[in-house]
Amino acid sequence: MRQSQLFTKTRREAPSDEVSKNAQLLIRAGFVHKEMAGVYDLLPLGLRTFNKVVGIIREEMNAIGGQELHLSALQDPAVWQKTDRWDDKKVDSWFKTELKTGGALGLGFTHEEPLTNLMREQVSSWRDLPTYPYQFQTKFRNETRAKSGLMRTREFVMKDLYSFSTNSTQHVEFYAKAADAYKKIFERAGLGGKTYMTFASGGSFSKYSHEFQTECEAGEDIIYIDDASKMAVNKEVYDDPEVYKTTGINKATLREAKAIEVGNIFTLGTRFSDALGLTYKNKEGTDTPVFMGSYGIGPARLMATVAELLSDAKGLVWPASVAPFDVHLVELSGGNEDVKKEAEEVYRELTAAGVEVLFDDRDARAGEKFADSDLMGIPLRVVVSQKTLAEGKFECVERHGGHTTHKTLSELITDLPRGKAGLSHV
RNA sequence: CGGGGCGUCGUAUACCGGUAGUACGCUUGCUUUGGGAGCAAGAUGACCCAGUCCGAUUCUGGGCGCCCCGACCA
Repeated sequence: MRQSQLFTKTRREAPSDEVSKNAQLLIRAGFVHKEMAGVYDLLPLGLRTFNKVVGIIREEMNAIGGQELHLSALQDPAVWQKTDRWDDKKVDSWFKTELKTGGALGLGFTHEEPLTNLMREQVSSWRDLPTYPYQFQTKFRNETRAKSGLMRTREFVMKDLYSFSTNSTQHVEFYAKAADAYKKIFERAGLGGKTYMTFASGGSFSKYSHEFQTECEAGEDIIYIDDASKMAVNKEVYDDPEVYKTTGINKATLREAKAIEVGNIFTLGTRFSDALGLTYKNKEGTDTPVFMGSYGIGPARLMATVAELLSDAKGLVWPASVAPFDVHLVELSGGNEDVKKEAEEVYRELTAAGVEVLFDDRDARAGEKFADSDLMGIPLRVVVSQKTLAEGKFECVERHGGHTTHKTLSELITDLPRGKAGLSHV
């Protein structure tokens, strides 16, 4: 991609109404646009990073047997009435609308109901279980207060996987696998070192659930971290003695921290299968309710968490795994035709080698190009200038840490991670 | 939903009961070219509706919107 044709330009200052660091940086660098409170658009750069995050999650979900599908956002009230979640007094975050022909419709804030309902057509025997459908799908939540930039929005894409198992034993086995997959996702996205599997309240479904909480000052949650086991306890269950009996965590050694909930996994049990009549015939021929779980991650929140945590005074710092491009090729020709030609050649060669390159071919001064490059946070900057032309090697600067080397084109191509390494660097 | 704050070119800000200035960005030209250049010439703005007033961007009321704190977050 040529930066001269890039959809967005960077800006020096963030809008005054935007206080959170994640939104300030993402807006300044041209990754997102704010549509209204709690509603953000993904612009080309932001969409690239978003898609990288989605790609990581998809790989890990597929690896544990997930099957991707896509359900509608439009929700039939009848199904929700069966689980008693249609009433605004029971669920206050509904966006509701109506059909021209009459009749109410909801915009989904989650998908347990329609999916469980749909599974009745797919599941009839113990042989059909377990099964793990998931999707990346838009959720609508009528939050009374959107806040913290992209952290809490009214419309967002969620990866939601639902597990359908024969019984609690089979469920627990998968639940552990899902937890491992989640750990891998956050490691690959660069948040591994600061993300803790956290014991939390199970809400209305079960006694406990697990959240994946990334330690961060900008977080909304308070957790208590056990550094030895890399586990944590959410404040909401901190005073429950049973938590410590179950987990073996020593309450006395915990340290308090603010954190962002980047993922959660729930045991749902038979609450939805009971209400909606999702059963299977077991080996004895008896109708048995399906045992369920749900597993959520918001890719945009994950992206915002990375922006919040892995940035510095100059701007964003993306891990290679989620960066919008692998290389930021910066041409400092100052109008010199030889340098321009050389930069074009490098752009061609890198692209041909499968490297994703943002090529700053703009007629701008060095200072502006470097400042923009720092702001956007692409992991590796490759500079082509009269200096590098004379040397026969290109200047390569790592965005994280600023380590600088000089390499020939072939050395450069050989050494590039090409977005696949995904090493955690927190 | 309770409390507080705020709405001025694309962005950030200033001033004012007599129709608005600056910086960045944008357009044109010349110079400049390794860390957000210089000069010159331009274009672009008062959230909406009422009221008071000779006159409202400014004051009053209402609406809408945005931010922050709290509550909520299945």
